[in-house]
Amino acid sequence: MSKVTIYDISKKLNISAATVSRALNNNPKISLKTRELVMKTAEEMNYEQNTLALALKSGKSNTVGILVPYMNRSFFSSVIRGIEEELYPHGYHVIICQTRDDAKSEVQNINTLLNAQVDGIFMSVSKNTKDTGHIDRVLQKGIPLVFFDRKKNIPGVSSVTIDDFNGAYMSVEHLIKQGCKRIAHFLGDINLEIYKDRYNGYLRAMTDYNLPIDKNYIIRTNSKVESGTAAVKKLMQLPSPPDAIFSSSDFTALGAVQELKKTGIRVPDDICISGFSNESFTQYTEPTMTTVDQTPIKMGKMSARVFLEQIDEEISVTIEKKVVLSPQLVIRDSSDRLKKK
Amino acid sequence: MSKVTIYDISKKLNISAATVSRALNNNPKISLKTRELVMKTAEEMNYEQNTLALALKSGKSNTVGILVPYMNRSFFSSVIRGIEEELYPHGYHVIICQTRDDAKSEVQNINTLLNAQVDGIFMSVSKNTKDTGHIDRVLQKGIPLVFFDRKKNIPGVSSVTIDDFNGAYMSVEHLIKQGCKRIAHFLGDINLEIYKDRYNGYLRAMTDYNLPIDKNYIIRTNSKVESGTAAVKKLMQLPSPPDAIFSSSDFTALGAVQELKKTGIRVPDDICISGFSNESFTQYTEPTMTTVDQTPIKMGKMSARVFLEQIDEEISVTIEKKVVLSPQLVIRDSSDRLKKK
DNA sequence: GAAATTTATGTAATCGATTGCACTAAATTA
DNA sequence: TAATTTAGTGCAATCGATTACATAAATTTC
Repeated sequence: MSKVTIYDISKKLNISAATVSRALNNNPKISLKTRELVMKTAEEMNYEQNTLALALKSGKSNTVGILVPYMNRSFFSSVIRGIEEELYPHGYHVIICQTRDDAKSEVQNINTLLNAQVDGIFMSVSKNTKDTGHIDRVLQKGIPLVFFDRKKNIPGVSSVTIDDFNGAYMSVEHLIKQGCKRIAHFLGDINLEIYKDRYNGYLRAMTDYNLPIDKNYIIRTNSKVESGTAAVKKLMQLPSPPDAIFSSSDFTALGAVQELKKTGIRVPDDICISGFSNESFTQYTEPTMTTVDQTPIKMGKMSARVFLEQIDEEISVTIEKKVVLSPQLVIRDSSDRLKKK
Repeated sequence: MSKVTIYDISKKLNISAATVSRALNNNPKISLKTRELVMKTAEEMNYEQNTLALALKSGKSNTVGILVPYMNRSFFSSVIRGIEEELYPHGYHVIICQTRDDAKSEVQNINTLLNAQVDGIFMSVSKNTKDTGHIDRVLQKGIPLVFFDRKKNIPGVSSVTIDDFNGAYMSVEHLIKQGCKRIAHFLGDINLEIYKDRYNGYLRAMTDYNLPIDKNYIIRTNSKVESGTAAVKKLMQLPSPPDAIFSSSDFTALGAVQELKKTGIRVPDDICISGFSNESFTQYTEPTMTTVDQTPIKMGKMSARVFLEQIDEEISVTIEKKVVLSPQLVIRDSSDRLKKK
């Protein structure tokens, strides 16, 4: 039950602990005979390296922290999986924290991670994060930080995102090709770049296709289902309601669909709807929902790689990498008029 | 950037590091004057305790591991939240691992956690876990282990579960009260107790209400959507198809509903359906789905408390606590015939 | 006022692994 | 053969905090 240490091995073999340590680490200075003997004995005695001691000595905890708004969103949980998969072979494990989109909780969680002496932090900032004091503290300590999806523009900090502008553009273009002309947009929190970009993609697609942009068609939402319900109610009261909605979130898109069905408006026949994120429920809804896949696993893997490259640079050159992945439009029934016919 | 240690403080104040340590830990042996001085200086110098050193010295990492099949299921993510909330004030942080219901991955993850020297492990075993060698290793090391939801019966190991039998019973009883008589059951993997219990609850309710049990109505499923689709196809080919399905999983229930809708069979008018777990998508489906809530947050909090009690017992008495929580039936449209009329 | 307590602090070992430096013995070179 | 190199190993410090034990100073007791 009590732990076997290198001292136990050294005593048993009548050699020094230093030799044992070196043998276990395949130090070439140690003779093959000794090395093999040590290895064998360690095996026999069920020796396991004490990671805490190693961590203290090396100053590396071999742990990274991941900060997400909600870990039970398929997007975020997939990113996490990507990070884990990429980092696992390098001996890292992962502490996951949820902010529940609350700036205070974000600060608190960053403190927890710093306190746990993580070797790096991956984060997707929460919606209402304005102050960046906690982020500055991370940087001051020289701890590698990688933003994914939701980033802040901070010099020297790398990020992995998708091309939200293009994702939005493709989505709106698709709606236009379905014959839609009065396309509304559910705008997310513009404190976050991703929503600004999606908004801009929407605007560009509209102007590129010479469609008028009606201010009344642009509704602020907060990526909750109810918010989509409320938004669509507003839209439907307009003298000329839209014939499509490009939502910046799957959740609000869902709320819209639910409300429309309740009032007897048919999707996609009367109005086309598309969401964003490819949440897993989008394939279960009635109708199934068109959305934009953000390639989360790839995003996670890329983030991990950026991190690994960063710690490889012995000299802490503040290299700043901005990786932008391409999103994938996933066309489903909620917008697919052509297939239906 | 370089860390401030107690030695830095001791040098600055010309006192020993021991005194600094004691002062910071509010040791009453230290005079008030010194204590306050140390506190103030530590504050000024931005001292932060090195948790790795503390961990090495104390042998406690203040980290616990949580092992779940899928962290993006609302049930599991809520349990995790419950555990975190309860443990956070005690200074613990949490490492979350996913097994993706794979026994091999479970073993690997347990190794990772042991290697990270966690102070305790919370786990919900994966479906196909037969061998318990990895669990035994945890126990041999004297690391507190708490099963939640999906447990193995191992002497000396505590668990927090819900009364699955009763949850099933309530569900089936509810279906019977809707006027259903030919009630089918989607059986989960009977390697897991929870599914056995749900099955038994189903059987008991049927016999209590003098309803015949038709073997053809009991279908093995694997809690995937497609599995539900396949199962309901089988059922509908029977000479006398069922008028209700009690599914041991929300996912299979969803698959059933989707397939039924496709073939024009109305839910709940022609057939009532109920699931299990209160996954968040169940409130979004069409119709909304009746299910059983497993009070996951409470389950997480209870698990955490069991763990805390366990480590409080200085003497490692192998106290074994079996906490069983009461599930809640959530009645929604997929089974609610009476409301509809 | 000497002895016995109490209070406050310091010394040094400890947790387990790593590693620069020193050292011995063997091997190579001149 | 003497001098030099090289291979293999040990010594001891280090990472940062804790704590049993020792000790010095202050206080109380009789």
